[in-house]
Amino acid sequence: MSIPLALSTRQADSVVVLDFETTGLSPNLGDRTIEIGAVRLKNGQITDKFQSLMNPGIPISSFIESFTGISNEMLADAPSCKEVMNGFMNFLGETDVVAHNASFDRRFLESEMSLIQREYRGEFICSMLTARRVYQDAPNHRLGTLVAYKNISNEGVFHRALADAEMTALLWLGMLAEIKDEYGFDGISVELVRKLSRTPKKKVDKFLTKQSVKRE
DNA sequence: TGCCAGGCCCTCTTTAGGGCCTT
Repeated sequence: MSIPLALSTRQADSVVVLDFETTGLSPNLGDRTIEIGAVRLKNGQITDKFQSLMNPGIPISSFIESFTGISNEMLADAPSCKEVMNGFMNFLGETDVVAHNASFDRRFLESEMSLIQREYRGEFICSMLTARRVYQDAPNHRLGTLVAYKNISNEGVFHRALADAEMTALLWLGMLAEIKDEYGFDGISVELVRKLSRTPKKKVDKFLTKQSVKRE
């Protein structure tokens, strides 16, 4: 008999929630990271944070300056991507990562890792794919919309890495709590959420009900 | 020369196209 997904060891409420600000959308086109923000969750509590600007060695566009509020002047005095990313990898270890539209942050993490000859061995989990299933009635699934939709506390700062990571962490914990309450899980594993985030929307209820029963 | 992300997901689908998300 297989181990129920909900009970496997890596728990979804003990992860690092990550957000990057970058020079653009694609590391394959030369874009780099300019800020990292991360929140460590342990058993559903925020226990640590990591934040730093980083100098990508290339100027950022006026669009990105306006979009993030991060200026070329601010980055001129920032430590290098290499220095910051080495520090972050020491912070992260092999802990699983949650990010909003995780494929984006994963691409940038992998790109920056390759530049410093380091490797990340954990899993990426996407809060956006999860929200599309848990909050199917939301107007859309942008981070800012979901924060307003669920009345998540915030300081009105968006598109800065730590602020976005903190809001994503609260959104994440809120989704886990709603799943637990509605389906009677004691805990929710990373594996269960990863399967949920690939489940067709119309089958979400059936999937969670089945996993909940399996747990008994 | 001109263009250039990429993965997911829905539908007027699967021999495809386009919107959503991230900066």
